[in-house]
Amino acid sequence: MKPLHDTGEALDRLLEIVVLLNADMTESLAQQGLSVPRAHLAWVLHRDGPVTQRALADALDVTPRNVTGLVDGLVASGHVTREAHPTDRRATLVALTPDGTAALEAMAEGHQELAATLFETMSAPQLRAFRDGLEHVTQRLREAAGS
Amino acid sequence: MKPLHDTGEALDRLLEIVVLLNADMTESLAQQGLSVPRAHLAWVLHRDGPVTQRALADALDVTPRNVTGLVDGLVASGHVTREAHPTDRRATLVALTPDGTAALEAMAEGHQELAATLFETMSAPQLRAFRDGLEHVTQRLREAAGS
DNA sequence: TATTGTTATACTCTATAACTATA
DNA sequence: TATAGTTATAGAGTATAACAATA
Repeated sequence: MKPLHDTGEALDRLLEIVVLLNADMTESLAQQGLSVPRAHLAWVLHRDGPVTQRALADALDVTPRNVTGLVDGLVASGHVTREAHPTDRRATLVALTPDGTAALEAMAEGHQELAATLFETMSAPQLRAFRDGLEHVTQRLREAAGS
Repeated sequence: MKPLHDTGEALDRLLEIVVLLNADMTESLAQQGLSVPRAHLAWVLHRDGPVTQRALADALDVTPRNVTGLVDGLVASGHVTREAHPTDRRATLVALTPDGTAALEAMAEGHQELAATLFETMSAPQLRAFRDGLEHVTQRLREAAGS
């Protein structure tokens, strides 16, 4: 049985990382003219290719109305376009523009740089242990969310 | 030199934890009738005792206007009160109500339970290694933020 | 009838700027 | 003159509900 103190301290450190990581991401995305929710949407497009707004609403777990707003913003900033669905005239397909794709690639590069910044100076065994810890925590959080 | 793959995977896991932790906190705070920003403000009051809105704006790193809105909400929900400042008639002191204090104590308890849920099943050495990793990452993030 | 996306409305969090009361 | 907090205004992100067009 480990002291409660130790688990509390670990959680506090983890929460501080949440704050710092959020700030880092927000600032880095701003350089691509993206907010976190818009970047999330764009990232789904990058992963899945052009999809309907309905599919985006499901993927992002937000309402269709919310997707309308996010896509409006991304159209205005030139990151995506709305296109006619080839077979379903109710639906619209949202697709990345070349600028949007470029922003996503810059995001991916920044992601890789951040990973290097955070973990490059860890020894291989330390990184392995840390990654195991992360997996452990993820499991517990998933279980807690399910219940 | 470790493979880039490994650092990228560690970052991805960390980001997933950020998302899960955010969802968990948001839901748990909602049970106390609190949002994340309002809980943050209330937590400062719990730590520092009654303070002016100006001090809250500095502590939360938001504008005074924003504090007005957050305090309005917390007054409406019964978590805090506005009181006259004893010497400076421009200023108002924001203080936790008994209900607010109770909510904060429930928060602290939930925090401790979460820490137990996440780390109780880790071996002591594993927890130590993980905590070292968290500290390492925090350092790197702080340096990145400073630059 | 069911589904897609919109308009209408509203709430929270955030910001800047102008203003009031007080120091 | 400077400071504390407000009103005025704006924009992003979120939600529900009602509705139009289409399946």
